[in-house]
Parts: sequence; structure tokens; C-alpha cells
Amino acid sequence: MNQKNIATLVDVARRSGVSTATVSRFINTPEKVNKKTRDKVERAISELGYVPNFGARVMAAKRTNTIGAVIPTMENAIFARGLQAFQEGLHDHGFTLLVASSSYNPDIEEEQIRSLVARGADGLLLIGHDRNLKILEFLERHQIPTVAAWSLNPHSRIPSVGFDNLTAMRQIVDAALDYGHRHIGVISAHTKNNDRARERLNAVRLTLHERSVSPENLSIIETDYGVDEGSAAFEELIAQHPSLTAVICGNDVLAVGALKRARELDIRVPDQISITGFDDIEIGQVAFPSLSTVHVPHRAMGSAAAELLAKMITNSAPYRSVELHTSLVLRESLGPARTSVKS
Amino acid sequence: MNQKNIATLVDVARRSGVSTATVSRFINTPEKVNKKTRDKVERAISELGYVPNFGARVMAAKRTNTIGAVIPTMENAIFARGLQAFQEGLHDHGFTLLVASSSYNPDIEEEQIRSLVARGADGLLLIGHDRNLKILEFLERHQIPTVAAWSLNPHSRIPSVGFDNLTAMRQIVDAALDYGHRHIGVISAHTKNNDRARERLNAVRLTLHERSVSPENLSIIETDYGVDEGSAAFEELIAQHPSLTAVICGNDVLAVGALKRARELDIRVPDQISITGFDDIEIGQVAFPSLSTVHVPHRAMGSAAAELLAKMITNSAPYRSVELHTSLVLRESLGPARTSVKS
DNA sequence: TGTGGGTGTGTAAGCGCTTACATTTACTGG
DNA sequence: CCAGTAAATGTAAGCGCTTACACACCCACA
Repeated sequence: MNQKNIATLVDVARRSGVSTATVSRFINTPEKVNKKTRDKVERAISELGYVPNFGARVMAAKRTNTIGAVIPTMENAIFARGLQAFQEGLHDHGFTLLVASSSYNPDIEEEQIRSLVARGADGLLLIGHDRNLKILEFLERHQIPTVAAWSLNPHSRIPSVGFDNLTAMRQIVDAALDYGHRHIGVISAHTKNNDRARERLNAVRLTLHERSVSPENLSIIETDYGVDEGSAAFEELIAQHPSLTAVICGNDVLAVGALKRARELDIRVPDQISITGFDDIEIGQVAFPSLSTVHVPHRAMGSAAAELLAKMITNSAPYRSVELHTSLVLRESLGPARTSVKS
Repeated sequence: MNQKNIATLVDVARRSGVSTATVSRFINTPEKVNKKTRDKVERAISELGYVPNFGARVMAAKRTNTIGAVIPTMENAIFARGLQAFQEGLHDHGFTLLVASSSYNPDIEEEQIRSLVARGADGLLLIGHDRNLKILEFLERHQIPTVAAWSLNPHSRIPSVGFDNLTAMRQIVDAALDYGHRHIGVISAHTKNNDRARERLNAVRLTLHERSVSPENLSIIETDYGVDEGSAAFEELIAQHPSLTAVICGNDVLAVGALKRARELDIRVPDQISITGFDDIEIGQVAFPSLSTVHVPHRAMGSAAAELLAKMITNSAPYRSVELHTSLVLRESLGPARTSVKS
């Protein structure tokens, strides 16, 4: 026992009268240990309350069965569900998940990646593809199997498990245009370092262009993530552009914020203005009016990411990106454009 | 370099022409290294893309600057905000947070605790006080500073950073009674292994008792966590007990589910029935009608937990529990009891 | 009885770091 | 010019585990 009063493998060996090798075998490959010996060791372990030291184990064995995930934030539900599925999938493959968050800050993300690698993560889950070459090379050098989720980028050296944000967003923009909306506002998450936000925004631009709506009829605000931010952006948008008949939001949280402020301002949705989201998280279902949005298969994405990563780690197999598909969820908040500009 | 092509401290030492001790010092206490040496080492490190091996480091130094948290689930917002604050607080003290989730399963929680300890966590954040003696003794034996949040229990050997769930819940039950409600339904989270849920439920029973409302006028359903579960429970409750005028929910998510189902059933809230929540998370603000609930200072709790834990780790100081206070948030979903039993 | 092949165990060499202690170097003042 | 001291660096002993290899046994078979 050391000063911290923690039993080590040596203590267990001594107490049960066997060698350290046998104790180690008992822990890792019990079937290779004689039943009688097994019982002795087992008893010693429980009497001492022994727990193998993870660090020592990793050092000696070079395998951690740990995989790390770095997500932009824990403070919202967007990643929660997918992550939960990811965790469950990993668990089935015998991996433990460790989660760290980057607060949407690339430097912190890099720090977290390094920290996870230093901790011996056998693989990594990252969100999106926006990150600098240096960290990609770092991952390659360390040969850390990595997958990027919530995004799809065939040109990245990291395989994706996700959906095409551009295509996905076009679904709902098309729907809005079909409803006759021609003056459109966008509340987007910050597009810097965020390929998801950028592609969604591009989808709006592109779709309007294709359908011959002048860029002048498009007003964009980028803002931080959050309900209150969505509310503020909404108010600003309609104050400056009273002719807007639809506000497309980059995610459900912003949309719900917009919805809330609309209600506070006595603006009827969708009669006077339509509002749409993206992600299809619970908050959109319970909002009033309920939110029309783009459904993202969060759980399927998490599971698929777990599968792929497990495969990459155990087989070192050639991998392929997994594309998932989104679908339109039309609820109440999207309706026909009002015809007169004044409400 | 080993087979995995990863530079070690020895490689760095060789490349920069100094000893391993110096490299180690450069990393841990750069001020003890001569400027010129520092530059050499720095260059070697960046050329090699060296990252210290965490496991080795822990083994040699016995300190990880890591603290672990085990939360019941990632799949909801209740813990997210507090955890984010916790993480930020820890970061200021130089600690890294690792999060694991237990899916509300005590066995998994225990497994996660052990895993975190084996990984060398310097401290632990747990939710609530319900856990068996064995794991508490394990933590004591390993001398792992631990705090329990979201709950308050002066009798536990683990200090708390949280609020008294009983007192907190009484606030809103009192409010409901003040509004004249005498037939009350409760949608509670499962109370097994969950002291928060149990105390909140007790609060209802106790308050009714004190205010002379017959226990027969109280109907309780326990259910899993989730919006849909809340909806189902609500429907069941009012089907079986049409005389109910208020439904008290154990948390906001269940309450929002109830709210949603009420709307779907064309039951007007609060005119025909009142619904209350607990936690004050965003979803309650955007729900319609907006949710009357009990505000929990999530961020303050997270910060306070970080402070306390940091203090316990660095000072090994005598600690004291931190009590936080909740407050009533009266929004739209709670109103006067309807007078006629039929709507 | 001798040989071959399991099975079960033990011995000991690391894994990549930190750090106590020893040594060297660079100044200082007498 | 040298003892004395402080600063910088090096040497080497672990930290707690895994695992290659060696060894001891036991049984079956010839």
C-alpha cells in the first residue's frame, strides 16, 4: 500500500500468495487462470478493495478502450441525444466515452483533442469539419481513428457520419418559397469555424438565387447560440425589415427564441410571419405554435458514428463516410406568406 | 519513437541535447529552466509534435488535475447548464472536467465512479445522495474529495452543494393550494434511487397534510424522464381522475409534456387545469402557456460546486455544504382552481 | 519409463514520465 | 585566486501495470 492507502496489484499478489502476473491475468483473461487460484485472487481483491490503476494499465498495455468526443457545448440539447446514442453504441463494443466541450472555440477544441489523445483515447468523435491542418496532422501522426459528425464532407481526410447541411436546409427553404415567401430573414449561428452554419446559410442564398429571388430580399443576422439570442435577433430583424414574411433560423433554439419574441410582440405566427427551425429537438414540439423544422436523425447518427469508429479502431479497416438523410417536419409555424406587406 | 510513431520525452531530450529531467522541467516548471535551454527544448517539442503521455505522467506524479462528474443523463437540459458552469469554474482552477453518464442506473453509476477514480480523478461531482454504502466507502478509502449537487443532505458523509428539494417543492405546492386547488395530481420522476424526486414528492404529501387536504385528493404517477412520458402520464391522470384541477410535475420536462398533451386534448391551461414544473429550464419559458415553476440556480450551483471541490482538493480543508435557494416563478400555467368539477 | 504437449505460474523487462539527489557551472566577495 | 553559494542540469530510481519467455507440472500415449 502506498501513502494514499490504495491497494496495488502487488498487494493483491502478496495477499493471495501468487505472482503479479497471475493477478494481472485474473483481471484481463480470467479463463487462463485456474479456478482455485481465481477464487483466492478474487477474495484478496475484494478484501483490499483493489481497483487497477488506469494510467499504469494504459502505459503497459497501450490500449484504453476509451474514446473521446469533443462537442461545441454541453449547454444545449442538439448534441445530447446523438451523444447518448453514441455512448450506448460504444458501450456495446466495450468502449467508454469521455466527453469534453470546446465552447465553440477552436483553440479550446484543439486543447481538448490533445488532452484526450494524451489520455490515450483510442478514437475521437468531432463535430463538423472546420479545423486547421495542424490538428489534423497531429491526429494522423498519432494514428487516432477519428470521425466527424453532424456534417458531411467527402473531401475531408476525416470520414463523416452525418448529413449534407446544404441539401437539408434547402428542403425547408424550398418549402418556404413554395408558400409564397419572397422576403426572407435568416437568423444564423456564427458561420466562422462552423461548417454546419455556413452550409445552411449557403443553402438559403443558393435556393433564392435558383428561384430568382433577389438577394436584396434576403436579410441575415448571425448571432450566438441561445433562446434569448434568437429573440433579440428576431426583433432586430423585423424592426429593420418590416417587409419580411418568413424568418428561417439556423437551428431550433434560435427559432424558438424568435417564436417567443413574436408572441411577446403580438405578432401572429404563421399568419403574419412564418418561422422555421433546424434540428427537430423537443423544444420545437412544445413551443407554440409548434415549429416547422428539418428533422435530423440524431440517434441514428450517434449509433452510426459508434459503429464506424469501433470498426476503424478494431479492424483498422478501410472506412467510408456514412450519409444520413434529413426530412422536413411541417408543423404550425410555417404558413403562406401574407399578401399585404403591412399586417 | 515507438511503433506508433509517437515522440516521447526521451526523443525530445535526445533531439535537444538535454536530459529527460530538463525536458520534464520545461513542461512542468519552465521558470526553472534557462532561457537558452528552454528555446532548444521548445523547438524540439514542436518539431516532433510531442505530447506528454498522460498515463505516464499520472503514474509518476500522482496528480491528474482532472475531476470527474457522473450525471444521470446527458439527454436533457437539466444538468447541462449547471455542468457548464461547473466546468468553467474548474477551468479557472486549472482542472479538466470529464463527464460520464449513468442512465439513472446505480450500477452504471458505480462503474463510472470506479472508472473515473481508476483514471486518477482528483475529485468527483455526483448528483444527489442516493447511493449505497459500498461506493461511499470506496471513495473514502481512496480519499477522493467528492461533492453531491442538486440536493442537500446534512447527514450524508458527502458534502452537498444544492438546495433543499423538499422546501423548494413546497413553495409551488403552497402556491397551488393558495389558488384554491384541492384535487391535485402529481407526475413524478421515479423515486427509487432518486432523492430529489422523492423529496419533491414528499413535499406534496406533507404540504397537503399540513393544510388539511385529504390524501384521497392526491393522485400520483411515477414515470420515466421525457416530454412524451409527461404527456402520457398527464392523459392517464386526468382520465382516471377527472376532478383534478392541478397537476404538479416533478420537473419541467414532464410538465411541458403535460402542457403539450393538454393542448392536444383541447384542455385549457390554466382555466380548466393548472400545471406546474420544477427546475426552470428554457423549455418552460417557450412552452405555451408558459410554465409556472420553481427556479433552480443552476449556474450558481455549478460554480459553487467547482469552488468547493477545488478547495477540498488543494487544501484538504474542512469543508461545509453550500445551500442555495430556489424561488417561485409564476408564469401562465398556474391559475385559480375552476369551481365546478366538470369543465 | 520416456516423450510430447497442454496448462498454469512465475520472473523480470519495460511502458513514459517525475523528482530526490548528485553534480556541474557561474558568480560573489574576501 | 579560491571558498562559498545559488542556479542549472544530469542521473537514476521508481510509479503500477502487462506480457514475452521460461519453467514446472500433469497426463496421455507409445
